[in-house]
Formats: sequence, structure tokens, C-alpha cells
Amino acid sequence: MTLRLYNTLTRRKEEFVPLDPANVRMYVCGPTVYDYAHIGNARPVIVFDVLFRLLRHLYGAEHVTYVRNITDIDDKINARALERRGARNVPVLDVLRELTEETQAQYLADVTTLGNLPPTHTPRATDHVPQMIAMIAALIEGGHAYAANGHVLFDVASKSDYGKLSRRPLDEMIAGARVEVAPYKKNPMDFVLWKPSDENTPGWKSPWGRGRPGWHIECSAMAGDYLGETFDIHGGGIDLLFPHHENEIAQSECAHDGHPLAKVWMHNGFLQVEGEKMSKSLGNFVTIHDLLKDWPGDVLRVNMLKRHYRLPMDWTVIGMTESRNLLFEWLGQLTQEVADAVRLEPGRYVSADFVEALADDLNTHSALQEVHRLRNVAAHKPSRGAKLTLADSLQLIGLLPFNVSQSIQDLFPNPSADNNEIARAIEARNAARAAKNFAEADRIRDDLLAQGIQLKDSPSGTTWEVKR
RNA sequence: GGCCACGUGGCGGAGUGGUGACGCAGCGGUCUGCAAAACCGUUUACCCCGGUUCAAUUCCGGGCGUGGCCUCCA
Repeated sequence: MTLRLYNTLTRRKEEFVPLDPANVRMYVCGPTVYDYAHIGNARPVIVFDVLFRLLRHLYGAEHVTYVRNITDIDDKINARALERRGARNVPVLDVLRELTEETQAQYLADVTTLGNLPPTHTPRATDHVPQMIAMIAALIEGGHAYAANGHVLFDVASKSDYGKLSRRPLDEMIAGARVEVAPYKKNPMDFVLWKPSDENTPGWKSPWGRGRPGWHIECSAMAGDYLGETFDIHGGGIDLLFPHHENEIAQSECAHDGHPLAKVWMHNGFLQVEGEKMSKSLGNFVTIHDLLKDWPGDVLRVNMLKRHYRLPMDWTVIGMTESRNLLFEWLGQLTQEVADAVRLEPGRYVSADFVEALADDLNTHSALQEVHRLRNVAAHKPSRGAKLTLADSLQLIGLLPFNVSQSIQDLFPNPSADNNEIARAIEARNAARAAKNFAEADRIRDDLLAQGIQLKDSPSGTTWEVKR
């Protein structure tokens, strides 16, 4: 089994060879915590969680380190905190703390409901300011950064291969820039490493005065802290390609004697909602939190994995409905006994074709097709082995429920009638059928259907399920 | 304006220089008092215009469309 991953750095699918098979290391850019996470935020979380699980499967669970940070220093946070305080007479920094803690807790709850494993480390920017300051100092020392006007800026001209990830020629970017360039910059593309803070803005003591880090440095500092100078995989949304990831590379490599930051750079595609760009002004801004009121988390997960991670994806209600029906088909073949058996020995029964599909640049679409094939095998030639294979494959992508029947029930709205009531109605209907009183029998059936109960007759008796 | 990605049937989506993957939905059939479920079968496609070729959805060029990035949006 060889794992192949598309590397944005080379624009090619490459065979993945870990730097150290005993410790495969991955960093993914996490959220900036100022508001509920939306479904666009959910995509990289789910995609890289599947990669995390695959790496654990291939190299052993204890041989993979996954870091996903929390960015809790940011000007959007500052702005939101001021807004949130309003006219209240409380320190804005207290409000800000409250905001980031709340948002972070909500985020972690949301992504857990989506079936994602906790990363090995979830570092917060506020806990790593000394590391950032040290890195900035090293950059100045090495001639890659300069202090100007209370700010510290990265000197883009000091790195000859700046732009190698996004493959943007510097001069063209400058020509097309839409934003006014701060006068103290040596070069228009120079970016902020450190900037001064006033009393209403979080700030830390530094050699350059009380201030706060710029946007990109927190990822460089935390990645270096937990994963070392060079690690295996760096992931995030395609929108972060430039400038965020480009600048991470510039900072880290210059601070680390030119050692590369990550071997493989992976980027997930953008997400649209019902064919339109998701935006607050269009009113189609879908948060994970809201979505989970209407759909179980694993339906959203299936929906996300149906699409290859690099392609743009359109999120639609119809797509969600399809995903729910698929999941219903798959889970319907499982028993609790099988699910429990698989959980005891993860990876033992998984389908080789399924793993093969995932190993081909995380082709989850193709992997789910294999799941569907396994479902058909389990349905047509039921055997414990077939069920085990299906269950273990689902487990590998985080779709194996702890409580099978509960998860199946949760896929559809709960019926208003209780089980005894339904059993009595079925009895009455069958009595009517026996008496050839079909009008009465059909009335009872329609009545139940109106409550969301769909009857199914078979030679061995009448069963029911929640209407799909 | 610059750079980049994507464009396949009702929907989701593989894939290939020449026999129309597959899934969902639909349709037909078996079964059923009638339905549902189950099972069997099945219709519809490759954005447009050129070029290369015996042959292009597949290669090349040019359009068009959608989306992304271009200093803090995953």
C-alpha cells in the first residue's frame, strides 16, 4: 500500500514517504475564534481528520502527531469584542477573553459532533506568544525582518524564492494590488510580524514595545514548537494558499536556516451553498451549529466526503438528503455486535480496495463507492464477515456509530406515535385485511403514514420504519 | 488587470484517442387486495468554436461560464 498525495508545492501527486515513520507529523490551520464555525470551516476539519485516521491506520495510531491550532489573537476578534461590549462598563479585554473561550468551546463541540477525532495537540496562539517573539527576534537577527514605526515587518526581498508555493511573480502582485501600501514598508509585499497594541487591544511585552503578533506568525511558531523545523504535511483551505501559507513558509524557513517547513502542502477546495458563494449578505451563511439542529453530524460528514477534497463543492439540501439516505442504507446492514467487535480491533477487517481508494490522494468519493458495494454484498449475501468489512471501513473514515440503532433512528424525524400504539394499529389493520375490509386497512395505513410511519408487509408479518 | 481551479445525463460523480463506469432519482416488471419494502430490467451526457487524427468527451489552441486568491476569509 503506497499513499499518494497531491502536493501543492510541486503541483503533482507524489508518493508519501514520511520523514520518520515512527512519528508522522501533520499541521492544519485551525479556526480564528470570533464566531460560530460555518460549513466551509468544516471541510478542512473533516478532510484532514480522514487523513489523520488513514495515517494512523498505515503507520500505527501512536506514530502520528496531528496539530490543529486555535487562533485567538486577531483583529477580527478585537473588533467583535468591542462590538459585544457595547455600552457596558466592563474591560474590553475581559469581553474578548469571554468571546474567544466561548467560541472555542463551541467549535470543539461542533467538530466533535461531526465525528472528528481530537488532534494530538490543539495549541492556542495566546499560549505561544513567547515562541513568536523569539522567532521574530531570530528573523531580525538573520536580516529577514526589520522594525519600522512600532511594527516589525518581514523583508520579502530577503528571501529569493518567496512565492514558490503560490507561484506568484512578485512584480505582478504588486501591480495588481488593491490595497494602499503602508509608507513604512520597504517593499509593498512585506508583511507584519508584530504590531503595537493600545489599551483596548490585547498586547504582550516585547523588544519592540507592547504589541501583538501579525497573522501568520502564530502558525509558524506553534508548528515549530510541536512538530519541529520540518514536518511531513501541512494542510488548510485553498484560500489560505496566499498569503497565509506563503508567509508561513517564508518566516519558518528563514528562522530555521532555510530548512523546509513541510514536505507536502495540501489544500482543500472551496465550498458554495446552493450554487452561490456563502456570505452573510446573501443570507446563505450556514453555521455548523445551525445545521446540526436539522441533521445528524454523520450526514454532514458523508456529504462532505462524497466530494474529492480538492474539487470545489456545492453544498445543497438535496445533497444532504441523498447523503442521509446513503447512510441509512449502510448503517442498516450493521448490528451492534458487529460494530462493537470492529471497535475492539480497528483496521482488522477493513476492505483493501477501500484503503486503496483513500491512499490515492484521499479519494473519499471512490472510497464511499466501495462502501456502497460492501453494503450490497452484506445485503445480498448476509454474513458476519461482510458486515465486519463494511463496519470497519466505515470506522476508518469516522462513520461507525457507537449505538447503531440509535444512529439509524436519528437519521429521520421521530414519529409522534409510540411503539405500542403502532403495534396495536398494525394488529387492527391486519384484522381488517383478513376480513377483506381493505378500506379500513388502508385508512389505518394512511393514518400511520401521516405520522411518519411507513408499513412494510412481508410473508413473515408486517414491519414498519420511519418514512424516508 | 494578474495568477489559479473547475465545467460530463434530472442530481452526484468516475473514466477513456475508437465497445455510453457507478450511485441516487425516474421508468418498466415480479411480488402484493392495493401500496410500501425487496428483487429483476432500463432511458438520458461529455460548455462552445477551431486544430491534430482514420477517429476526440478524452490531446492542442481560442472563447464562454462558475468559483478562488491578489495583506489578515477555511
